[in-house]
Amino acid sequence: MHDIRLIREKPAVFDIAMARRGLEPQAQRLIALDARRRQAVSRLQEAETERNARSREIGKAKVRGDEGRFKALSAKMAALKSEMERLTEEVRTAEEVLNQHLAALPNCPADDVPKGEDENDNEEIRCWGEPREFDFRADDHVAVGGRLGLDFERAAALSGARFAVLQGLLARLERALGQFMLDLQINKHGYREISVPYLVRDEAVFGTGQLPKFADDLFRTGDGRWLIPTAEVPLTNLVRDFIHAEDNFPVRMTALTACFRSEAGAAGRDTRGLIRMHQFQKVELVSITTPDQSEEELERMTRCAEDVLRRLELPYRVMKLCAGDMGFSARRTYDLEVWMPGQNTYREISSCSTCGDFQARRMNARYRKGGGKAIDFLHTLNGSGLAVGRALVAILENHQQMDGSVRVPEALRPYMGGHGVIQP
RNA sequence: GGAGACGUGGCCGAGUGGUUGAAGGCGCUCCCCUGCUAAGGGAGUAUACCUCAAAAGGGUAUCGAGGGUUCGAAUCCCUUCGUCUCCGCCA
Repeated sequence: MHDIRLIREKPAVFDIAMARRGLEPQAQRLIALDARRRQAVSRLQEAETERNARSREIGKAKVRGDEGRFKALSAKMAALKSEMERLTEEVRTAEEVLNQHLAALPNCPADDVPKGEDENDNEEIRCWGEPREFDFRADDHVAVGGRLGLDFERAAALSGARFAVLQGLLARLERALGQFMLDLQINKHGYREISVPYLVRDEAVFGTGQLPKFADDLFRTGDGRWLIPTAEVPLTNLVRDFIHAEDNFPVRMTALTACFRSEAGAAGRDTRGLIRMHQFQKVELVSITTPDQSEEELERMTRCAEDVLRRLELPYRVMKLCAGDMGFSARRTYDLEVWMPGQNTYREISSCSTCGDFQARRMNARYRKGGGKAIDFLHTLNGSGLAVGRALVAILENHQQMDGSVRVPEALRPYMGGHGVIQP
């Protein structure tokens, strides 16, 4: 959510930011809506002041037992009252319209975010590991996994497209990955483990920015709740509607959860394999910081996500997303892309973003500076550390062997009951 | 699912129609006093919005949320969310 006062003060800056997002200039319209709102509020408050004064007089007359004066004064209130009703309605609609407009606009990109429209304009920041040279024909994960217990047909019979069933050591590998990642973030990187609800209400999803614009991407329950598309939603909303003490921060939280996405806009994309599922596991990282900490925290968080790939011996690169490719709430985003031999390309496996105060405003999550009087909005960051399903894909493809088996990276073996290889 | 109770400031807790943003207590901050500690005295201690070039100042709203009754609502009515108790069911 944007601060209308900032827009009022620096409309040109705001419109430049929106232009980088590929949007038309917005400031003029928003300022006009705000002016209308403020005028209505002022008028209403004047009317309320008058009402309060008159009510007091009426009260005095009543107490004195001055029936005549009481009736005369009461009669005069009728006009004021209907005027107030009109003004109240005007304020309500003015606020609603302004908020609707504000809530639908994406966050402003940070200054250093590259210009660009899509992934082709993203900027490579660094690269780790060498894509492996295979001395046999490398399969993609569907073929490799198919021999090890990955079954899309059974899943389709149960649930439809974009679901998978994992069996045997493959199921265990998924569990091992989740446990390994979670333990790493908790024990080595100082994140606090949190267990969260998978079903959340409107306000939570609005807070992180999926609502109102992206309702189509989410699953909704019969009783009006939403299945979380990422643990970012419950984790971030943990600090909502509260004024926190400054010395709490940074707060670092992590959770291993299932994530549910309708993939409404992805018809026909990534239909093969595990890349794009309606349901997948993910270890999420969320940091809540004061405004001065968030820049550094994003670098730190990205490193925490990268560490998972290094320990899993998976080559990857770090991309700084261009303005057009960033998510709605993000101010700056680093994507981690892991090398996928089966597709001969890098694929996104983590996305680490700082949202600045954008989500905090929507959630009304604030802190008190240094125990003093000043209050400000917090900053929120989120990142995957990592997506378990895609990590599984990367393992199958990168660590496959000529005989159809898959080597289990050293770091994962304690979680695999000592299995070093998954055999067909 | 059935029956009932309750939601007041950081916390506890008064308050059933008229200067109540809200008594009292605790906590916290500052000051005074005390050799230290303990005790004591005094002052202060919500948020948002509007107005103002800004500060000062002024105004409005907020007693879970939304709506209604009323000249006037923390107080009455309705809806909703949440909490608790009992019964039923259940991993």
